Amino acid sequence: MLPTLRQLEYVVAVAETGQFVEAARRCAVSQPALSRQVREVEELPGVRLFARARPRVLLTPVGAEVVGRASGLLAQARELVEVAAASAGARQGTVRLGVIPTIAPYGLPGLLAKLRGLFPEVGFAIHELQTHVLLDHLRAGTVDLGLLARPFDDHGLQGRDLVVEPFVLVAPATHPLGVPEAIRAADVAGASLLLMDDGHCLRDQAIDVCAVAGAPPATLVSAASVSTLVRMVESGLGPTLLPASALAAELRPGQGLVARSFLDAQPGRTLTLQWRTTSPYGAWFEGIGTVLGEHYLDLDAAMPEVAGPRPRIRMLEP
Amino acid sequence: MLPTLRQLEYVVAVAETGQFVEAARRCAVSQPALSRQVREVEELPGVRLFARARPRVLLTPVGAEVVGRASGLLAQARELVEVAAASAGARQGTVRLGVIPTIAPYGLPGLLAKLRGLFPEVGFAIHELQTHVLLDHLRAGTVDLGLLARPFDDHGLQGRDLVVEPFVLVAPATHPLGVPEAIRAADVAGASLLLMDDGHCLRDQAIDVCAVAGAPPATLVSAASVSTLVRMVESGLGPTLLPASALAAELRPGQGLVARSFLDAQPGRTLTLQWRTTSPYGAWFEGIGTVLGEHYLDLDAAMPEVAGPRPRIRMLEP
DNA sequence: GGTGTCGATACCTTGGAGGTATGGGCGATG
DNA sequence: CATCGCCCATACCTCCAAGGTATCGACACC
Repeated sequence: MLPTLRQLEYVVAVAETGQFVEAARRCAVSQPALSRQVREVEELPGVRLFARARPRVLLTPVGAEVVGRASGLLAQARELVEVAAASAGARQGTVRLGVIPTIAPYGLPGLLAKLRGLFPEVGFAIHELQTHVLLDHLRAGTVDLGLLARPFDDHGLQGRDLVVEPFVLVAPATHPLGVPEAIRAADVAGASLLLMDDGHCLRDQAIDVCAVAGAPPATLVSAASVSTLVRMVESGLGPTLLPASALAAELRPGQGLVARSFLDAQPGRTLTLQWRTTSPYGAWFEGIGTVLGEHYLDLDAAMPEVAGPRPRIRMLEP
Repeated sequence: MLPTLRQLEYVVAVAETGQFVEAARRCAVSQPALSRQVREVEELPGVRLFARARPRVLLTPVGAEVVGRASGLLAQARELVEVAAASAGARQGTVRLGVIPTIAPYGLPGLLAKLRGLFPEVGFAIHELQTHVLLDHLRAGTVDLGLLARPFDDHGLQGRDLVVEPFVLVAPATHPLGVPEAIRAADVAGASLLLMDDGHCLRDQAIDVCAVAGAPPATLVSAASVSTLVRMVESGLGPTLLPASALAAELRPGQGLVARSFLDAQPGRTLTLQWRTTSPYGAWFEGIGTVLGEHYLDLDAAMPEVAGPRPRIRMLEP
């Protein structure tokens, strides 16, 4: 179906030397062997490539066309092995992975172990950055790969949406919203939720959930990390929304906290892995996305019990 | 030294399916056979292309790079055989060959026979055109290949200089220059040579020969073809310069003509084969140039006796 | 814990690529 | 004009490497 690269080498050699014997010498094979391979290349499409014009052979028009393409192919093939050999053995570079702070503490630890196992020759550097900073670094090329939550401005980037993780309401047991009763998104409208500091996308997402029902939450205090946020809830300052992947790490028994999932269309956020459209490692990053997606299945399985329907971290198909 | 195209197919199939078994099915080989070939591609440069991550295999960074290049190679290879197969059997197009009038009657007949023998599947259309018209057609693409004499403006063209053919003085036996005596270029300076019509490069070349010695020839009559020119010389109107390749056809015994070569640095003209730099058939045209050069060796051998040193049509190396 | 799937390994088989010997055609040479 | 020599094609043989079958080990899912 396809000619061999070696056969193409023979054809090019004949074209360049104008002789079968000389070409055979150059290719370090016997002349009959070369003749036979050349003939096969001619027979495959049923075309004469060479005009046997003593005392030399000349190219036919198709021959010229084929030889031109063939030498291009050979050059690219040689480049391929060269590029591959260049990155043999040695460290195959370091990938700078940017992660937003509301994902990093929960998504990363297990993931990095998996990645190191799969790609031992690659280094991974982690940068914890807020969404807009992460996007700047991604576009500037100081970060290669970004793990963040939608929505964001994705021009110049491409990637793969991994999972939708639902939000879970976390409230002090003493809080009105803490009473064990079914809740809906509308129930948190106007509630005085504790929020992340300005600049964290989780803050905007929480506000969004409330805004859906009309009223943005009025709040006075804010936290710089999810962990702090939970401590504040623990202190009875008010309820908050947590992404499901944070529950296992942040909820401990005997904290006086109630976690409750939503009954209706569960609010949630989409986590996505992004890279520059121009990145040469797109195909590889796709694979990392797959690993990440599976990693979130593990996180889903490790999720603690909450009141209401069990929140599901839902995989998205590529 | 180089991977097989088939091996690259296997690698690409594994990358696309993410499975060895599925890839083997797609390639219509057994799974162990495919595994082995993939391993060889990995061993050649000493690189891991795939991370065996159950339940699928993932690309490594080098793997992604290699697979990208490999699929490009495969696409080009398929295109190569497709292009070749498309021009199989059927007529492989027609080459429009432009020739200047002072070459055509002498250079062409034998050449066409040779070309038809070498390239039976190609048609040759001949266009007899003066240099400047020929150049216009060449650049416009209405002529593919031009056979002409230097000098000319060759921008946008490339080609191969074939031969230098000397000029020979042809004079009536009764003419002063017809006396059997050694002549030099200086002897024709100021001579009243018969010339071709304006527009024929042979006219300019003859004038050049005279101008070298200082004085352009003063002449009153001119001819539209070399044949007419010789008839005029025969009528005693004066001498002229002929290119050596025309002698065999134009000089017959008993015409009362004397042909005489030059003693010193023989004046002559360089014949060249030209085509557009953008032509995809450059490599083929080179071959046609070779055939043409050899054809001129035949013409040289067929040259009749002339007074003075035997004029030599001299081959130029490519 | 049984079962199924996937990739790796071991061993055998065979087709095709390569080598040697030889033939035919053309050009060069004396 | 006969001979030689060069170049490409053909014929036949050899052998390696690509492919197939059988099997194993690992992991996932019942």
